Amino acid sequence: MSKQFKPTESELEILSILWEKEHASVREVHEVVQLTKDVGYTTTLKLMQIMHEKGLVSRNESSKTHIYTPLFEKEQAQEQYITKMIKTLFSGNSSQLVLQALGNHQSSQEELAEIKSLIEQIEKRK
Amino acid sequence: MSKQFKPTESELEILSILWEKEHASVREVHEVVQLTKDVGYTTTLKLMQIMHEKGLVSRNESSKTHIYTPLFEKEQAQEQYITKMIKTLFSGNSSQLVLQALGNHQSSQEELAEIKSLIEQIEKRK
DNA sequence: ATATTATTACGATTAAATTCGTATGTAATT
DNA sequence: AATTACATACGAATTTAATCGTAATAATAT
Repeated sequence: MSKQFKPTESELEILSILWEKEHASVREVHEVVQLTKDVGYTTTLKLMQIMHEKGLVSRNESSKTHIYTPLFEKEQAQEQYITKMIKTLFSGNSSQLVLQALGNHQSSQEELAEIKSLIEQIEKRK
Repeated sequence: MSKQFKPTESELEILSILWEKEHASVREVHEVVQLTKDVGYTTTLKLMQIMHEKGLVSRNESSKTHIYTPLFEKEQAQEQYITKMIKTLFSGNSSQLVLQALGNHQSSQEELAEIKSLIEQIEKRK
């Protein structure tokens, strides 16, 4: 199993921005952060420095403006959080999570078809 | 929209125990907490007292041993966390969450059938 | 009645996370 | 060359969360 990582709330927010952009400077991240939170630039800077110390991100220091890159796959975070959520909020029942996500959140025709096809594949395998 | 609530990690753990049991004393909750964490009884007590102050739970004080009851529906918490997860970890794409949950977590034949039937219902509605 | 046990109340401490100010350096502009 | 703008480093303060010890009180057992 791959190493666990447990970013804090703020760290996860920054990571999600980095996943989106692949890599980014503090300034770029901060601009996105500011859309939802009212914090100073040095706060974002400090957080990203701490994330670097913790090994959550790498950074390229070749130019004055450092460029940060996430060191964990988004997929790993997704899996970790899904697992935890199923456990603590769905009493271990993953299909309940699926039903609720499908019921309350829009998906396109194509996406629905894709999900159906995955289900049929799983059913065949049994 | 119903009021947001943002329990901490430990509070969510306690809430999930209360949802399971409907209502419970500190002792009962603590016994479950102890299965996974090694903390003292008064820690659990204090947490539940704080949750009471915050309005996360109500308590019946008619007997010496107080009985705590969650004041938020499990469903509300589920929905809130799903929404947040889709946003921060799945770039707003709910079907990705569904695919991943289905792919990595077991479901029974019946559950799969139920999911398929929900999808077909949604498709018909379009 | 006394001792033991279980419970709450609550202050205090510790730990973790977040925030920010200031210093310093480098690049760009005037 | 001087000024302005922008970047990092870093210590420190603040805030929030978690933990626990001790005292007080009530119930139960001896």
